[in-house]
Amino acid sequence: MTSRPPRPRERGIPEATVARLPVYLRALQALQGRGTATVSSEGLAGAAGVNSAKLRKDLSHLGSYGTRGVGYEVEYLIYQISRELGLTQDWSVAIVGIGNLGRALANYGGFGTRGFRIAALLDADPDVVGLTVASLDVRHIDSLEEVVRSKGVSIGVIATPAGSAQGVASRFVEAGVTSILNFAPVVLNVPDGVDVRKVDLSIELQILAFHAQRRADGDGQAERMGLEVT
Amino acid sequence: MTSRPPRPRERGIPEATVARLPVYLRALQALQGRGTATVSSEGLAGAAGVNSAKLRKDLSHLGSYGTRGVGYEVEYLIYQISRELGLTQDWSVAIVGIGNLGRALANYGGFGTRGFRIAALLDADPDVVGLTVASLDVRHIDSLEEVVRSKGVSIGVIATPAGSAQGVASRFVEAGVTSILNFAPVVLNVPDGVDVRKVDLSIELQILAFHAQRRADGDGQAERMGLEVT
DNA sequence: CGCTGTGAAGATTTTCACAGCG
DNA sequence: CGCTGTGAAAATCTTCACAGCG
Repeated sequence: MTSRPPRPRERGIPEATVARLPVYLRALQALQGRGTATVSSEGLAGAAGVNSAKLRKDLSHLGSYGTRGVGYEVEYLIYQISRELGLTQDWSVAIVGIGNLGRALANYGGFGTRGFRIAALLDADPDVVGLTVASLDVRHIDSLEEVVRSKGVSIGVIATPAGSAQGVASRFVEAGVTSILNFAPVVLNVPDGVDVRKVDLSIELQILAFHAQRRADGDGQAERMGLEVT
Repeated sequence: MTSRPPRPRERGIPEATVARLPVYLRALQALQGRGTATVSSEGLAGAAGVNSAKLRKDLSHLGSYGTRGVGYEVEYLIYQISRELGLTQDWSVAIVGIGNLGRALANYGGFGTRGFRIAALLDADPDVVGLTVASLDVRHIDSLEEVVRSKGVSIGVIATPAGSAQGVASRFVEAGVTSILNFAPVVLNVPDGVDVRKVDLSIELQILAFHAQRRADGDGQAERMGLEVT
């Protein structure tokens, strides 16, 4: 290896940037679908709902993939972001808890256009086990370990009631799964090295309520001072 | 200003703190359910999955509700956080898009124990309109404006396919709704003063994939340098 | 000349560490 | 003495503003 290898980056993309890359990716895919070949930071930022300085700074962490005076080549940037996010390989996902939410997740076809494959659906309810959902047989939760092993599951999705979530999480971890997406309204306890992300409806509603209340409080009274109603 | 009025706070709770208050609230409710009357910052922080310094700093923005040498009175703190979040009043919620996800949301009983009331379910599909979901009749999307007015809807939840989301959002805004929770994978365009929060499955998966890839990359190779596998 | 990439400034968030109240 | 509340330091994130490449 004499010449400069593609050296994509010197490891260390800020977390805030990582959280936005999927948004950029989706915006780029929309642009591509509309036949756009090239886009400026301004244009892409608009489509992604951020300002252009932030977009440029974010992309600068991946490398220098734009052309001055022109902008970014849509297809190339899609590839670079996908690669950075790890979407050029396939991740095997298991969903536990096949209620309405689990079904919604299972049927949610385009997981950001490729990168994820739903490998198994699991549930504890005998009435649900055996059903076919999204072309997959729902298996009993008891086979979790076996399924993780045989399907090479690397991401576990928990869509169970709150009471069962910690147990399922522990079994995932025990079975070697180190990425967990939790929809149950509980704080999961997992060892270091396991990555848990949480999606929680009622938290989001409560945050909305907070801002709504603040808007209502200050309405008309507070705009004379520079009160922000973000 | 001679006497000190109860003066709960001088407006201006950091956004990061607001986002954590619902988590504390839930942890407190769990503690209360278990009969705990008092908890230290350490104890509550553990239950909420944050460190105690952060917890104390967060609570300090609400006021001085702890007792030195003792901790926090669970019930009192629940009340204070609820009030701050605006959960002492009821917020009327309308859900648009009654697919699996919409149903899951509609049936999601305890919205953080009170504070939110699902006032209406709306859908565009004639086969879905008229169904009863979670004891509510699904109404046609055409009645959105009428429903917002008559039910006093202040929070709109969008659980439609991506293609319909912007249209629904615009109608919500037009009808006077200023808080929107969006589950559709698109960036919504709304005027200033409207608060949109987004919940997006595939973004969460992609963030997990990023970290999983990083862990895989560096496995065993990178731990000699201080590589973080957070 | 237009637009990217980026130092530097500014803002926000987290963590530290301890004074001081109960 | 234990634990809260908080200034101050450190870390992270955002925005500015412009040098300089294509």
